[in-house]
Amino acid sequence: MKYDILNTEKKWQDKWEQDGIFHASEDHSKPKFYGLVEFPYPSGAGMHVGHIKAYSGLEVVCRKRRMQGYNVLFPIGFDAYGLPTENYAIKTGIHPRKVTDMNIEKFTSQLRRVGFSFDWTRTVDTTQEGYYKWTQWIFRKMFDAGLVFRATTLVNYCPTCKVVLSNEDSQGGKCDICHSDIVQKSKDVWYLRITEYADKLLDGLNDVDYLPNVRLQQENWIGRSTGAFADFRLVDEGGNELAEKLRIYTTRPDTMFGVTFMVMAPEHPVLEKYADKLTNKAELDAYKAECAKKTEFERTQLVKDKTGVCIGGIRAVNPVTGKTIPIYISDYVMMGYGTGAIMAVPAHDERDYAFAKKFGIDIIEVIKGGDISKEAYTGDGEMVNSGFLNGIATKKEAIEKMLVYLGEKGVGEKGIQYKMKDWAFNRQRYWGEPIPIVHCPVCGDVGVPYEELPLRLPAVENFAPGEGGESPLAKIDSFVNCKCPRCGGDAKRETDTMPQWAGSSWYFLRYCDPSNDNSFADPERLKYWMPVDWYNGGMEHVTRHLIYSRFWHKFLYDIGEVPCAEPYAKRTAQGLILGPDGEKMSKSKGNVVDPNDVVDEYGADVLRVYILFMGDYGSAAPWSESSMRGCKRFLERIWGLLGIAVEGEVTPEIESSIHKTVKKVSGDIEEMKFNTAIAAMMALLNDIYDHGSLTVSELKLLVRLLCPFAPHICEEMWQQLGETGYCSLAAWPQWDEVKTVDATVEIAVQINGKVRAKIIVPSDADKDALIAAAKADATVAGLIAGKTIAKEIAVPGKLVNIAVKG
RNA sequence: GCGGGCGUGGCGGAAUGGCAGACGCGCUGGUCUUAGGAACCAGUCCAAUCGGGUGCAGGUUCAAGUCCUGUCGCCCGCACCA
Repeated sequence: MKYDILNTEKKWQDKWEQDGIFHASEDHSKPKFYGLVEFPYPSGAGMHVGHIKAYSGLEVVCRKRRMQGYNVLFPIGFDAYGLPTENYAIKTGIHPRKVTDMNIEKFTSQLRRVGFSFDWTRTVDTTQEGYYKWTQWIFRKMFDAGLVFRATTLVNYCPTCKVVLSNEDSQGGKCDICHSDIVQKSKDVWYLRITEYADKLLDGLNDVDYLPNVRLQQENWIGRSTGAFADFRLVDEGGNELAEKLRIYTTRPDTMFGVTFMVMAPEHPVLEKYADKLTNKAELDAYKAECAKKTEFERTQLVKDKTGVCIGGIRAVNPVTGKTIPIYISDYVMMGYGTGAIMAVPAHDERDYAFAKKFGIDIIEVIKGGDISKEAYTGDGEMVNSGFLNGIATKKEAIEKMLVYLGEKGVGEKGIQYKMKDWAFNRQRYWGEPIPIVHCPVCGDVGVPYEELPLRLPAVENFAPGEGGESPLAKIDSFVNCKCPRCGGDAKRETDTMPQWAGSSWYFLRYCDPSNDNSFADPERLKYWMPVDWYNGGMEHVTRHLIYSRFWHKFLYDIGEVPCAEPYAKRTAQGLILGPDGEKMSKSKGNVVDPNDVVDEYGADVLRVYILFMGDYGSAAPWSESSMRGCKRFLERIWGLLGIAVEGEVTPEIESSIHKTVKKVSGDIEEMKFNTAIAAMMALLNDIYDHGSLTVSELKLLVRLLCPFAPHICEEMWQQLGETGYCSLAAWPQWDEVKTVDATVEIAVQINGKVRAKIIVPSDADKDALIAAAKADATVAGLIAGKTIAKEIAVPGKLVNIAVKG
């Protein structure tokens, strides 16, 4: 009897959905398990096999959990606001709402064909009013809490998309969406004060189980460094002290006696403040103008000679030596980190060294150990030329002493800095959540009242942003003009929308209670389901989505809206699927594999098994259609077991093989080692065919073991074997530890590390017994005869090694 | 430059410090077929007598793909972060 893939798969998918067997309920009699995968952005291109891989890992885990008796929540939804949809709408004239609905429909049908056990009753779509009402609500709460602020600053601006981008969205100086070069532009920008949560985001990592490289990337992104702030007095040409001091940040206060000059960013406000004192203002302005032309990318990315201009008319005083030193402006110092000014210690900092060499500035060694005539020395060593620090041997101690000194003199203190910057939160775009703020000429920025949410996205004819980069919403007078919620006077609405990351910052909470209209989710339900027990997604979201959503969640925790401090107890990541050519899949390379094509030809089960079998789940692996045929054979051979299964007594060999496999597969799923789990089942299958038969009860066990991977064929076989319920809900097979241990085991006997013989011994043989058995072997006896035994090592269950001399 | 990871057959990849190459693909030979790009059976690291093999060179150990040092190559993240 041949297995009819396509009809069978459709049949079971329909039955699962009709009976709602994957619908989660708040059943307090069972332990809960919340498995979360990153919901997709429904692009017009449809899904590719990479999406399937991203969901297949937790799909197996969740299916196993259900069979283990857990109450499982495994939801899916759509992160549907975003630029590609809007750009498509601009190009085609089709409204983004319609485009989004079409794409969601396409994604849904693709996902259903793979047979994922999602709870389709809890689907969320971030662009629905019932959803973005609460996105706006959380934003308003942040506004009330003072975490939202407006500032005019230099921002990353994409001239193609005509939007302001966060640092996260413009990594490498390229727009994350269209890959154009980013330019710096002065703009009025809304920020979320994520830096306020830097410590909490960092410290919270101690309480969760994230993949080590995920954790490390988050730590690096937040980038906490401890050091010191110090104030340097400023003096003018005549030696008169100025009112303002120059504040710097340093991680090396121990080297302060080696400071021979200072550098500030070209945009530093001190230059404006004391413009009248400057003797070379024209030269400074020219340099400043030159820097403004460069993008942040050029300033930071290009390896180049240090440039700069010495400030004429103002000098600084080293607070520990009392010496007067020059100040430079240079673009190697950024306004956006620390205080925008540094103390330069050329002897012990590579950048300062390069600058000093170029400008002929003194280099004073304060730490012994290097050769400062050749290069900067950044290592540890004994302090010299450093007054009260002389003779101290370690950096740590010297820093502590200096901090005490700075404190006593009132010229500095310990300080902490972060690389992470506040989150630029507005986009001049149509297809996003309107920012619920009103600008009142009298009251200033006022939040839209909670009872007026959602602030609906109005219908628009033309979605293109204005030439000046203003939002399409700015053209709709009926939207813009409004009354101030506070004073009732004429006011104007904010016309920018939120960035794409807004909706995905809290979706995992909405899944707990997706249709609630009175709150973003019922507190009791949140208490039951949260935190997410296991979250899997791509490495590319580790520094953005994962940080942002933790930030939103922590804020909600602080205002008492969610029951736990961290949203995700565990985070893992899948590797990419590369094209058959070994390159990253992309439309332009034409190497994208469409899951629909694979399902048409091989069926969903083969697709699922192959994707999990192709390699380590966390690593990238190229697609290979011929390798997939092996998985097809595997499932066909599984199906063939129906023909050889008989009622009767189990044979010990096969029984033992099955128990070992159950143990192996159960453990491998927990470690996401799906490839070796499938390999173990393949090996078991080979054993069974070699043996020639198995019992019906053994086959039922095997079918349950395979069910999370290939559920359709397993349901069909389950039914063929006379079962009336769902295999998907049957009990996860148990193994008997005793039966995983063979009565005898083959042991390798090594002489001086080389295998010379194999012996069969009882599995529980101890070391002495092993050595005795080894020596009793004829080959071994011959090889050690007449030689001195230097050492005998026996590892039960593994091997014996006899080291001989002579 | 800094941080992290990786390097194993023709290919994807397995190996708590304990018999390297599980499992799959591909390939070779065979069976059955009008046919085979189907199915099944046998074989498949090199050399085949000792042996030699996990990028390269050392080291630790009774024992190293695994640990340590150096080196080469590749991948990812951050990038003048003071």
